[in-house]
Amino acid sequence: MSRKPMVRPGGRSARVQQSVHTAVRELMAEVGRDALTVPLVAARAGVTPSTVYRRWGDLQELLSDVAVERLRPETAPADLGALAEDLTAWAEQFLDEMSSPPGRAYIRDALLGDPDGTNAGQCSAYAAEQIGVILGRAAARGEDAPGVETVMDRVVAPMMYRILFRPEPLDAAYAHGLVSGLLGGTAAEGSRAREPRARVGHVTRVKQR
Amino acid sequence: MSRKPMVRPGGRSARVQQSVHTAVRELMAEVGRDALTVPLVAARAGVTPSTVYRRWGDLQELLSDVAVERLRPETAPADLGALAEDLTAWAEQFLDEMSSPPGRAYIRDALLGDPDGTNAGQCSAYAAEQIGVILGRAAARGEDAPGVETVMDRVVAPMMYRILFRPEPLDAAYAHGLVSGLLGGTAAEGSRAREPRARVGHVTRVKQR
DNA sequence: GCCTAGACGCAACGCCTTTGCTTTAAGGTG
DNA sequence: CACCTTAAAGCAAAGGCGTTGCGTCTAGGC
Repeated sequence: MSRKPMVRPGGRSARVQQSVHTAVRELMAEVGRDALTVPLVAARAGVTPSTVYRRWGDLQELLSDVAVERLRPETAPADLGALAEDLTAWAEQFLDEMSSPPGRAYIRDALLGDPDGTNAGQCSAYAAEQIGVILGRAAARGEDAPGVETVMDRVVAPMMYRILFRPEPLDAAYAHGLVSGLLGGTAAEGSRAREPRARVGHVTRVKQR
Repeated sequence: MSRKPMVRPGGRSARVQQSVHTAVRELMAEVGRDALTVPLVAARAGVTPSTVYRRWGDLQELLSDVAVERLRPETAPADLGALAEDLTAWAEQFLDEMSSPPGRAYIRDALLGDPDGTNAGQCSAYAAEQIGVILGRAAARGEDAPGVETVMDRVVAPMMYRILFRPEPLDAAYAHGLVSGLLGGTAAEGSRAREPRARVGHVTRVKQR
């Protein structure tokens, strides 16, 4: 018995995967994401629908794959010479891309068709990797830097949470506030400036049911 | 021309909505979530499938509605006499419920069938409301308390982000660490303990609050 | 160069989804 | 209280998506 014919990444399978992925991207631009169907994608890709169903199982899983591909960062984060500037610039760009309508759609798709959480984990790994580069540079400069997980909790998580759960638009100032809240000792403004403390004596109603 | 017959929340429509919702819950327990179909739910609810399609448009949107209903907190957060204890207890319970397999499924469903983000916003509003109660109590006691948005960023968002994007399980210590990282000056442990600093030798003392 | 087995093409079936029309009843009006 | 308007549900049919069994092909190992 052979030991590793588990998967066949090369040859025909690879061609099919690529042609299906490009078909999805093309059709998303042409007819819109809502009009996508598996038979439509399969026809454009030159394969039969059953092939798509067997490989991906579902339109959502296919879209999730494509979304993760689109969410992969293409370039290393800019090196501006200091941790605060690097992190701020990265966070602002990240927020700008992710909070845009297409960005939100990709995030949703990536989370949607992902039973085992592999694709979502990949997205998180992308962000962690970029942050790791920035923190590594800072450490090489001798700067005092937090850990990757801390940056994920303090910068990435709040942005993603608001993108997913809040309808309100987000601006670069929010990203800036998160970074300075984490790094800056005294310059902790941003979101906090909007609502510094709880109002004493304000009535907080909760429906008791 | 009458001015407010825009929607009819009472009467037959209300009965249909309730019977469909209960049908979803019953069938989810009986046949499992994957085996749910609109015709199946409709038959159990005693309505025709077209009714479900017209009202909800999609099985996912229906499941999203049901999920939001299940994610609504039933009781006010416990009053333990101090902000730190109240917030910690709430965060631990929140994380416990949300990170469980059914909790994750509900969150996914709520996000899934939600084109305009209304249901997701409702989930966020539930958490904000609970936190508002806790902070209101703290303010009434004269305690120094952060704002609701700050707690959302520092406690809720990291937990939800990890639930959605990370496969690893989460324990109560993580929730505790987030709260003490926000409130406690010196007792900032939890997740940070796992990865306190960046790779290169240096001191990472993250500024608290 | 042969052999094994994973992957794709083909085709048919079942059920979900959609849609136009009809019927019911909720809620306002006189 | 009877009437009227109209939103919402019932009904039924057509179209298309999703699924599956079987045959064929090719990638990779021996």
